[in-house]
Amino acid sequence: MRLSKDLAWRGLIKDKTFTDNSWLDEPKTFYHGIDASTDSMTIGNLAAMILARRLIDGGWQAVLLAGGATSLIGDPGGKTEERDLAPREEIQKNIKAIKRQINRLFSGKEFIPVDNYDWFKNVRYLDFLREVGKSFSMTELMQRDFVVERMGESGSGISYAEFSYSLVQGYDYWQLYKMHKTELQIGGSDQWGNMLSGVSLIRKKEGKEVHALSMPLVVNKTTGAKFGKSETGAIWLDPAKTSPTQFYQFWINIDDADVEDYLKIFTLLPKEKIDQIMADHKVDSAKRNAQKILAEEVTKLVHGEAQSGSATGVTKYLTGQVSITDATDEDMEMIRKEVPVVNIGNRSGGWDPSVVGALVTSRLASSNSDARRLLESGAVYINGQQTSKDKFEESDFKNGRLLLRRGKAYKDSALIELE
RNA sequence: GCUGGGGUAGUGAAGCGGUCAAACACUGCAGACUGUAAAUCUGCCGGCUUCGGCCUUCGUAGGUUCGAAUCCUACCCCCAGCACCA
Repeated sequence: MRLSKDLAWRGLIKDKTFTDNSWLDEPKTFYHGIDASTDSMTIGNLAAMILARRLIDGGWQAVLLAGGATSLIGDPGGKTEERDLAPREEIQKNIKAIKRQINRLFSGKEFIPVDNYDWFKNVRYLDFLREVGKSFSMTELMQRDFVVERMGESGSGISYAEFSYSLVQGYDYWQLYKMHKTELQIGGSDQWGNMLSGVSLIRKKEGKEVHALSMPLVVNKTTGAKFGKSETGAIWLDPAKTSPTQFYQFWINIDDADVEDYLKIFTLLPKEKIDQIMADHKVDSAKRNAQKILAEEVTKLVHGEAQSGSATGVTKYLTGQVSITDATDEDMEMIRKEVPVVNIGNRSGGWDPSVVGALVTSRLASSNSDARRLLESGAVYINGQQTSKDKFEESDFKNGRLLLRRGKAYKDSALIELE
């Protein structure tokens, strides 16, 4: 299928400045900017990254921008409050980490990494105002949604710095156009206004028509919540923050209403394959086959073949399909890497039988109180068996180990061991 | 700079001297039912607890009071309007 048709079918095209989608079928250079205010991307960033990957696969040249300069200001898009400014050193660190993640996500693919701090650090304020500021109409800026929302009686206010964000991003596009001949910028629909800033700036400065493409924000169909938005439940791409197994489990838990959309957005599977998966899924959705394929594909994409394999492998133990008693040393190695491991003492005696303690140290519970509440509500499982007892017994351990779980979903499991 | 309004738990938002760890809504977590789904219903949602209670929170720092999220003082921050405006 042609790239333009494929993207449209996947629902990845929301707004665009070109009239005919077939413009996409002739490969050029595009750019996508990533925020660097944290040290890892989350699945919220993933949709756009995979779109970038699709363009690359379609022959496009990619320029990926880690926003060293823009993160110093803070993107007001989608935020209702002024952001706290992160210190510069921290942002430098974040950029390094994010670059590593991009590399992993695009392993084997060519792309040009850039950091807008590289050009902004030398930009002088007066020059910027003359070169860029002159090209922006205040009237137009004032009408931007994020500005309107923040001003007025019910608004929380907006600083000049955040207000200028749009110009900064526009300037990025212009620089990249000059340096790398980028003719397309992609991003989430919340970036639409900022992307247009660049398009019109380049039109004014260079007399060239470049383009922007926004993809719809991924939302949960039933709750309407923005995908990957919650702070506590953030799913990170960094395996140190969210292990591949937890990552895999997240995708396994996707509801039926969303699974088709996510297959389209987050996997590289072709249309025929996805149609087939969904047809099968409708016959017997209780098997959760679509979810399984989704989980496997996305985990593979983000963490690689090997990690995905161990995530599915570990899942077998977590679900009890294979008892941990029978786990080989090799598998135990794998399990230890993928789920939190808590050592509570040694077998011969002197071990701590507190279930509450184990829940807390494994971080399945956020505090002792939380752990007690979970126990009371029957949310705790030992080796797959629901329990309310607050002390482990000798017999709970098989070969000195047991699986502790919070809730029904297997992603919140931990391995409890005795020496 | 002036005038007015405001800063309360993850978010929105009540409370305006004691009955406030703080209504309510949303988010979140868990249970039941299911399919590791959705919907629905139920419980929880600052920390610690020998489950009797104890401790720390209502922008910050002081003060008044037997007692303060609630009153006073100073400071910081936000919003609106006015003034100023190269």
